[in-house]
Amino acid sequence: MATIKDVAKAAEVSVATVSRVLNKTGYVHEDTRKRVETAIKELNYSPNEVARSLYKRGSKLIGLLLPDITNPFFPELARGVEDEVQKQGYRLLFGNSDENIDKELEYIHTFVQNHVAGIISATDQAGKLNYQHLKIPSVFLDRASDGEFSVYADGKEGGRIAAREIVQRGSRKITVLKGPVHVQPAQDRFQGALEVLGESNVDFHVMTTSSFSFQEAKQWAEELFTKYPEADGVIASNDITAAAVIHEASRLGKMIPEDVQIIGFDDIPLSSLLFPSLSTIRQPAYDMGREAAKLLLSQIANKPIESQHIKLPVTFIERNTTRKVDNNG
Amino acid sequence: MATIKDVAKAAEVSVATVSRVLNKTGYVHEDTRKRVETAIKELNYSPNEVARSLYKRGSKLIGLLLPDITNPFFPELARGVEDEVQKQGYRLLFGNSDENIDKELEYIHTFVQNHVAGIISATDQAGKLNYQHLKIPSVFLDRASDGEFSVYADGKEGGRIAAREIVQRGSRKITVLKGPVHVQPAQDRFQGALEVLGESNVDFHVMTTSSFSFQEAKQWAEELFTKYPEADGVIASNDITAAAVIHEASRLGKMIPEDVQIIGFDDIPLSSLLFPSLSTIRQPAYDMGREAAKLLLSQIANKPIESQHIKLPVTFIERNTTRKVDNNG
DNA sequence: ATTGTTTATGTAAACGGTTACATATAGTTT
DNA sequence: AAACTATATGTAACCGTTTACATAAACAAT
Repeated sequence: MATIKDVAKAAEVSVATVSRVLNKTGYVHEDTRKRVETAIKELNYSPNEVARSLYKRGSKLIGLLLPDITNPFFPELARGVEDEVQKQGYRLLFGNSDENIDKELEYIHTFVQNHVAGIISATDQAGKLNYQHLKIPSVFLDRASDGEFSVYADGKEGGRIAAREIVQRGSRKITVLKGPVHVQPAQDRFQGALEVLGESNVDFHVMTTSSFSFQEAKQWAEELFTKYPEADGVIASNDITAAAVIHEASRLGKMIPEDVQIIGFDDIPLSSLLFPSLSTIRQPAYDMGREAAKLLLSQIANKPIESQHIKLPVTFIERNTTRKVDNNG
Repeated sequence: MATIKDVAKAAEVSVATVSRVLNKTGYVHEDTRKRVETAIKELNYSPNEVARSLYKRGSKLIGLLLPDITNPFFPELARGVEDEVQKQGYRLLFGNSDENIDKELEYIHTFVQNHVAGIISATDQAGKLNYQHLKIPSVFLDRASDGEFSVYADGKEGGRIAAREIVQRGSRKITVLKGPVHVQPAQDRFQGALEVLGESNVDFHVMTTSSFSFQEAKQWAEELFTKYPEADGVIASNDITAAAVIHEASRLGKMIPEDVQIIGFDDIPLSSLLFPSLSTIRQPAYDMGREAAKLLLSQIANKPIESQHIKLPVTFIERNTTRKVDNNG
C-alpha cells in the first residue's frame, strides 16, 4: 500500500502539500495539484483511515447495536440505517446485544475504542448505562428514551388501532398477547390495546409471552387455543407470534377470519405471504432506520436539529386475517 | 479518555513499561506491575484501538459483506459469523452489496482503509475483483470459489434431494423454479434437481424467477399456476418463493400436499410457521457463518488449515407440504 | 575482581496521516 | 522603493500506541 510519503516523493512535493490536495484545504498551485493527482493515480494511493482517525480523534464509523438481527423486524431497520449512513460516507460497526447488558457494554467499549463518530442503539438497557457520559452522539432506535435522542414508532397508538379494528370487525372474545415485559415497544402496544379493549363491550384475556423466539411462538399459539378455545380474536405481540397463531388456528381447522380474526404487529416482509395474508399494524422499520441515521448524522455534523424525538406513525394494513367492514359501517 | 501517558505518569513509569504490562511482554517487576494496574483501574484506562491498529497495521475488525441482510437467509449467516468472530475478540464491519459491483468495491475499499484483519464475503462478483491481490485473508461464504477459501452448502445435492423426495412422494407434473441466473447457489440447486428429474419418469417445466424479492415472489406464484395449472409438485428456488407458492395455491383452493406438493430451499426460521409448514431443503446457515468465521480466523492466526473448502451438508426437512411416505415404501 | 547473564526500565523511532507555523515569492498599494 | 497581502510550499509536532535499542542493577560464574 502506498502512503502519503510515496505520493509526496513521486510528485516531488512535501506530504503537507499532498494532504492539502487530498483535503482541498489551504493553497496549492494548479500545476502542483495536477502533479500530485497524477502521482495518486499512478500509485493507486488512498489515504489510510486509521491514521486519519487517530489524529482526528474520530472515524467515519457508526456503531450499530441491535438486540438480534435474526428477529425479522431488525434487518429492515438495519438496512435503513445502512443506506443512509453509507450515503453520507459512513460505515457500520455492527453487533447484536441479545438484550444482554454485558454484551452491550462490550460493544459500547469497542465503539469507543474504535473512535466511532456516533452510535445507534436499539436496546432496552439504555437508561442503565448512560450513553450520555460517553460524549459520543447517540440515538436510540425503536425505544423512546427521555433525555436522549430517539426514533420510534407509536406503539401505543398501534395497540389502540389493533384493538379498535378487531372489535369493529366483530370479535367479542379477544385474547391479547402481551409480549416480553422488558421490551418497551411491546408493552406500549399492549397498553394501547388494553386501553381500547377496556372501554369496549367485549371479553378479553391477556396471555404473556416471554420472548419473541420462533421456537416458543409455536408453543404459545398452542397454549392460547387450549386455554381460550372460544377466542374469536387475537391481537398478537408481533408478526412472528401472529404467524404461529395463524398456523395453529389453521391446524385446528378454524376458519380465518370467519372464526378467529388475527392482527399482528410490525408488518415484516413475510406477512403478506402468509395464508391468509396477515392483517397487521405496520411499523415503518426501514424509515425508522433511516430517520435514526439522519438524526445521528445531523448531530455529528452539528446541524440544527428540530426535535430530539421522532415518533413515526403506525398504520393498519388490512389483509385477510380480519373481516371486511362495509364502507357504510 | 485517559491515554497510556496518563497511566505512565500516575504509576511513575515510562509508557514502555505500561505497554509491557498491557501486552504481557518483556520483563516487568511484580511491584511495578501492580502500580501500573492500579493506575489503569483508577483512570479507567483502556487502550486506543485506533493507535494500536496504526502501528500494528491490522485491526481487530473483520469485514462482512452480504448481498442483502433483508433477505431472510442472511441474518442467520450473519449471526453465525458474529458469534464466532466476537468470541475470538474480533468485531464486524458490515455492509450490503446488493450484488452491485460498485458497492462491493466501495466496501472492499473501506475494509482495506480500515485495516481489517480479514474479509468474509457472500457475493457473486468474487472472481471479478480478485480478493487475492488484496493480501487480506478472505473467505467466501455461500459461494464456492476455486482458488479461494470458501464455505458453502451442497446446493447441487440439495436440488437432487428435493427432486427425489417430491417424485418419491408422487408428484408427476413438476414445476421447478430456477432462481436468478447470477446467483450461483440457486443454479446449483436447479442443476441438481434437473439431473434427477431428467432421469425420472415425470413431466416437468422450468420457470425462471429473476430475483429473490418478496414483491415479485407473489407474482411468480400467480404466473406459475396460470401457466401450469395442472402442476402437482413445485420445487421452489428458496423458502420465500415457496411461501408465495403456498399462499397462491391456498388461495386457489388447492389442497397441500394432496393436490400440490411444495419443497422449498433454505429452511428460514419462518418456514415452520407457515401453514402448512414447509418441507424444505435445509442449509445450515448459522453453521455456515460460524465455519466461515473459524476458517478466516485460522488464516489470520496462521493456524494450520485442513481444507480451503468447507462444503456443508444439506438435509431434507420433512414437514407438511409434502405427502408422507410409508416406511415400507 | 572480572566477565557474563538475567531482570528491569527508559528513550526514541516508528505507524500514516493533519495542521500550526515558518518561510518565500509574486503581486498590490502607497 | 517600501510595506503589505495573497499565494505556495515546506518543517515538524502531534494523535496514542508498540517495540528496537540502550542502559543499568543484581546476581552468578570464572
